[in-house]
Amino acid sequence: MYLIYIFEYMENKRPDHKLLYYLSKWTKINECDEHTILSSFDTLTIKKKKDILVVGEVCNHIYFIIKGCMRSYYADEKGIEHIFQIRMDNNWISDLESFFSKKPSNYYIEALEETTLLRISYDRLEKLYVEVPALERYFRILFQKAYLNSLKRLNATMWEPATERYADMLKENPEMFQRVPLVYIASYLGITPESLSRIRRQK
Amino acid sequence: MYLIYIFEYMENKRPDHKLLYYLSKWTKINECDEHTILSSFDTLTIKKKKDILVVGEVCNHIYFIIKGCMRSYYADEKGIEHIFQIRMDNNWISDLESFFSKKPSNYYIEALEETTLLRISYDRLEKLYVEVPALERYFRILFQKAYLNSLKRLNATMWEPATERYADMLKENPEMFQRVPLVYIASYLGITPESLSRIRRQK
DNA sequence: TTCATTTCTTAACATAGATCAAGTTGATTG
DNA sequence: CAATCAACTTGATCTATGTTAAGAAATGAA
Repeated sequence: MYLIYIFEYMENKRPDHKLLYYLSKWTKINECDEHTILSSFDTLTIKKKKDILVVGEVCNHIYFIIKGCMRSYYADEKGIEHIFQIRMDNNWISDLESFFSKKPSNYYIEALEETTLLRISYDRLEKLYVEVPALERYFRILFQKAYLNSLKRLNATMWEPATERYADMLKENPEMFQRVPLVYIASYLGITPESLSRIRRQK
Repeated sequence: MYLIYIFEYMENKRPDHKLLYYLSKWTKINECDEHTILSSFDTLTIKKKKDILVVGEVCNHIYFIIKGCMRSYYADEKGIEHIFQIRMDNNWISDLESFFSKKPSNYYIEALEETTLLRISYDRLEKLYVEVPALERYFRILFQKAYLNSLKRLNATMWEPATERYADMLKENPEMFQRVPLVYIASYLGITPESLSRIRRQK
């Protein structure tokens, strides 16, 4: 059964099925639920440099990136942009704070490449949790993992020098360096582009 | 119904009921489930400076602090301790990475005061998720919030000076300064005790 | 009540990384 | 094809925080 997803995923024939494939990794979902889930999502494609969320808007959706690259960021008082996340194929992106609180967001979410996404609204997701409890399990595990990742990144930012954080990222996320400008990667690492440039020279 | 919890919570007559009170804030649980949940937890009390987890052990439980104060930390190559979390009354503590992966932990979890805890094992929790789906919802929301908090702390660590992080913490967590030595608070803020001391003098 | 230990502070010096300012390279557009 | 703009690099200087070392204050134990 799941083999079909993998196959279609490889063939890229039904891009929306990638989501089911990823769900199936952590939770069991029957065929009936699959249809319920898929029908709750919309597909959209967004051009490079266009936003799916701007400051002041409530973030009403969470997005699953089928193919492409997105960043979320905010601008401080001086207008300097600070990047929160960079996400590529088969990852989720949203402003969860705004999404769950329904308050206006402090963030922008922008495409760094032409990107195809699945999206689901807050209300539709709440309904889905009730209709398909396995989905609540999936998101429990998703947030659990996201939390642990965030703690790891926090620890590295506090206690490891930027050179190491850079080296780790290069090792764990080499593709990002092919697809994302270094300015953004620097911000994601918590340093200035100048510092990143110097770190790269030394290697 | 929930009023009873609040009452008992205030009266401190049945400390284990605090957990139900906190569960009830985010999810609906019927009376039958309440018994199932409570009977899945053990109560334990641990003396100041004693560990409930040491490096190399698998963290088999997650703990809910009824009353007291715990810290989780690791020691780097130089033997310097870095604090991951400080948690007080009515919060959870564990090494989730070890807990979910069942691999040996890199952390210590130690009592900073005499502390009373509820604990549940991995296997028991997995069973509970099936028996009481509302609990899966509770933990989904718990991890969601923990993730957002962690992101906030990450952002502050990257882009705010230590003085601000200190001021924020003093405002949001004044009680911690009464109960936790400054060495630990410094580490939690990502700075040395010397720096914290300097920051405090300037105010 | 005294001694030992832990916690906290202070000062002098060192350093990673920021800031400012200027350039180079490469990509995009009219 | 030139012109503009975005991405990246480099150097000089500055600053927040770390490091080392010492001592004071507070706490706990004998």
